[in-house]
Amino acid sequence: MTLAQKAYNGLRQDIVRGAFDSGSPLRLAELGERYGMGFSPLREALNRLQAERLVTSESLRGFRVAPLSLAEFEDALAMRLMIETEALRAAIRLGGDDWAASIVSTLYALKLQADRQAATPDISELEQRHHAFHRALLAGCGSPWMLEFFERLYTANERYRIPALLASDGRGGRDIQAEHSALAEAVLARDTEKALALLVAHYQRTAEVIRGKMAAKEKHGA
Amino acid sequence: MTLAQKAYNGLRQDIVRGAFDSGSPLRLAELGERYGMGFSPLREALNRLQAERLVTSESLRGFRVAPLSLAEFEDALAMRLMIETEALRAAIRLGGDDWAASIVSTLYALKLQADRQAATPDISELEQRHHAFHRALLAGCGSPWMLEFFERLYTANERYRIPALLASDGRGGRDIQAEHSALAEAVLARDTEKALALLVAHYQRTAEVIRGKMAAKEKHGA
DNA sequence: AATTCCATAATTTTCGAAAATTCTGGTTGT
DNA sequence: ACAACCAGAATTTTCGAAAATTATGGAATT
Repeated sequence: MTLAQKAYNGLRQDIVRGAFDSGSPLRLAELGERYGMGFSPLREALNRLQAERLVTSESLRGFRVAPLSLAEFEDALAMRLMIETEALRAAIRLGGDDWAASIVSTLYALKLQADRQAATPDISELEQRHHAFHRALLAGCGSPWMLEFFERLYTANERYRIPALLASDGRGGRDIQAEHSALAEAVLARDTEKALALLVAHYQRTAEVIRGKMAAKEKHGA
Repeated sequence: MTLAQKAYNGLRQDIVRGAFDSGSPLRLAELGERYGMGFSPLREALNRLQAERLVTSESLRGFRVAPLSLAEFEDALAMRLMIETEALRAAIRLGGDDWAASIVSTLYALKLQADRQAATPDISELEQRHHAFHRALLAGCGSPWMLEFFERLYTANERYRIPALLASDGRGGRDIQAEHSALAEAVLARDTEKALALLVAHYQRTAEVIRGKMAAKEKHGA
């Protein structure tokens, strides 16, 4: 793996996890120190992240972490529901055995990690498997562009969800694994309407938690 | 403007206009010659274009022009219809006077350029104004993510449309300006259903031309 | 006190060369 | 004939320094 790829992965993860403050400048000297490399690979990574809307840049003034806002969260959520309901509908219609099997396997892997979370709170591994499960649900839709947009919106959402997750002590009375299982079951049974309803409910519930966190933070910050 | 920005603009335009063969390697030495700059700004531009799916890259094997295919064209078209009908519906519902005024002005500017096309066939200026008009139609939708996806899909489509446009001598019995005018009129009258129907028809007609060109080329290439 | 100006510092951007890796064509060995 | 191997060439990737630009803080001016 090249240094530019390491820089991309590291920066991406650190931005999504909230390691940098939203809107803060990303100075090359600091990043070079942090990731142990020169400017070239860092600038390449930053340019990619800029195209993905995770960082902003202004000519000759360098790069900044893209700002977070409640408005953007709501926008990304609405687009997610639009894209993902359409993708899930198509996947249920078109998906073959490989698609169905990968839903089963990613759900199982997610459950394994979720069960061991209490002991070893490895947020990174849990998050990867969560992403993989949701990707698997939609992968059968047959549209590369739809999946591309799913990835973008999933990442955009992660920036709001992960900090809320880390800040919350418990899981707020939710059995998220049960939600995932029910969703997978409906999808595998090709019950389109039920699956869509469960997907929307799943996201709306998470959104409610995040809205609460953001309202609390805005009051605190102001 | 920095060299990296010039490189980005130049590469983007050259790729969209078909100046490079689809799938062909983009060697840094050649690009440095072509655009008159060193490797650094070129690599930054290429990384951005990679994130936008206009170029592909493989570790230590450099960059290539992203391949074209009929399947990708159809996928991008379907997504465009989905995103743009939703965006236009929202814009008609939410758009204010500024939005409406910019539709009028971009349509007028497009018409001026279209009228002088016969004399000075400046495809670049015409294309810019065409893009600006379609952007103006949707700009009132209030969703940055929807507009972001519009831009991506517009560009993806351009790679198929521009070569077809350049290859065709006439405009194939279509009065494209009339289509634009009718579309703008319906939008400004806030006649949602009529506007959506005209938008879809506009794209489907263009798609038909492009499908013809691609079928001809595939037969020729095979 | 407020503003403009300037020198200095900090930072981004770009280059040119070095390092690392892949590609190519010919040679050797079977 | 054919595959494996190797040296040399071509190419990508990275670094370190130079060039260009912006930011900072204090002195001079109104």
